[in-house]
Amino acid sequence: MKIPSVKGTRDFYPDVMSVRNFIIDGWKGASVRSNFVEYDGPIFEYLTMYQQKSGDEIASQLFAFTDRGGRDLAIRPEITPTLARMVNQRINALPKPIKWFSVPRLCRAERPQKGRLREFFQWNVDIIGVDDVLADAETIFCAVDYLRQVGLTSSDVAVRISSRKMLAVMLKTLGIADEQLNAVYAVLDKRSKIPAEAFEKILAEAIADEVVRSKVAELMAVESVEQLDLFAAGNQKCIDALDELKQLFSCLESMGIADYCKFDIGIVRGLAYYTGVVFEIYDTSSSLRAICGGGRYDNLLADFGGPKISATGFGMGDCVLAILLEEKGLLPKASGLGTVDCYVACLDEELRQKSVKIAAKLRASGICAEFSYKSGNLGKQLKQASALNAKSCIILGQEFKQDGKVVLKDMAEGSQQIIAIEELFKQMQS
RNA sequence: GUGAGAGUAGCUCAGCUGGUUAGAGCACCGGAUUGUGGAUCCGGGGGUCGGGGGUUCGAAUCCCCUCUUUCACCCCA
Repeated sequence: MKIPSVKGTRDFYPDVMSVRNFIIDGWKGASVRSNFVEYDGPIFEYLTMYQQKSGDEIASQLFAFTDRGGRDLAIRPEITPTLARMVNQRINALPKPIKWFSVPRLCRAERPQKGRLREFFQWNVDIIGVDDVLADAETIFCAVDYLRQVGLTSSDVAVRISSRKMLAVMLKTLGIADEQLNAVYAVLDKRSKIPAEAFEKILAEAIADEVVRSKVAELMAVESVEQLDLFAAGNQKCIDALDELKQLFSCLESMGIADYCKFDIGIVRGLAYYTGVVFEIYDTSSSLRAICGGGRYDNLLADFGGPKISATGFGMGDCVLAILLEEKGLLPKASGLGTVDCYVACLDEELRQKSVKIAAKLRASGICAEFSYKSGNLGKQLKQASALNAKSCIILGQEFKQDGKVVLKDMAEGSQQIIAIEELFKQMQS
């Protein structure tokens, strides 16, 4: 019976696997450059860990199961709760700031579509214990540093940044009540994603008062931090919140990534736990969903039973990123081949064990060596060496039987020399 | 969860309004070629036409169900 692969999953054949590794190696490299250290947690956790943060709605998008001891568990749909749990458990022992990253494999039971699968990898970078926009800036830097390193320029991608704190203060100043905030956020988050008329309609549903509504609409039309000064005028809370945002942009400037970053008051982010800076990274040309999203979440550790410690970070998934890199031609050619330094061919059956022995000896000294499973027909073996993209080829024939010499062939040049095998080992080791 | 399109060899696809044994290119394997590779030529293996049911003398083709996939909506931690 043929068993198909499961909906929304991918098979990583060697050529595809090399792309996955390319992406993940890049992520890890960028993390390490900014001195983040790697952690990981279990692939499943208690179901309630995800429910308490995100509500029951989210539970339907989880892969949940009950184990034999009756525990309700779920495969992790994100790693932030695990991070919060791990950090809380050792909060007193961990030196601050905590700068951690991870590349977890995550599962969400959503309907697959472009840039979204049921199983994927997500780069997570977080700084815990720093209540300063410099930390927000550093996580953004880390993301941009990766994107830049992989070849995406500021005309390919843009970081759109806003602040929940600033937005909250401004909205309250304009007459929005505390308990209305989350509903208004949800509407504002849609602003750039739906047509203007549709936006006005749902905004009208969320804010009944026409005067307040027009002021909010005016606020949302703001295109720069400077324009916000008008709204903040005279209100100290607003001025403070704005200062923080200005400070953030000044950090980004110092970090040399200002050209990638722009203020966008429409960036709100779906869920409630963000408390300060929020940002999303988009590709500027096509209309893919966000490549990356993150922000400050100062209450999360406390929500998970720990002390109140500030935190900020982001997640970047592999699916949208891979589509973008593919579109831009920034993925390496996927061959699915290894990197053979030396292919050992032999011309007659008596020499086969010798060829295996030589290959094994090369391998033992750190050289990637391959041998032929068949003796004879040299043309065929060279063909195989070519197909494997071997850099060089050792040929065992008469001269080896007579006085221990082999032909060493450079596969790119086509040139070859006769050399004593012992001499060859010496050369290869140096 | 809702809606729409698609599914023929490992991949990209052809296959007319239903009609013999379902084809091509690429890939793979073998041979030409038992001491010189990437080329060329020749040959070969591979398919219950996604699966199940129905209509029909006859189904890859028409109908229904289901699975997968693509795209959009919901959601997006």
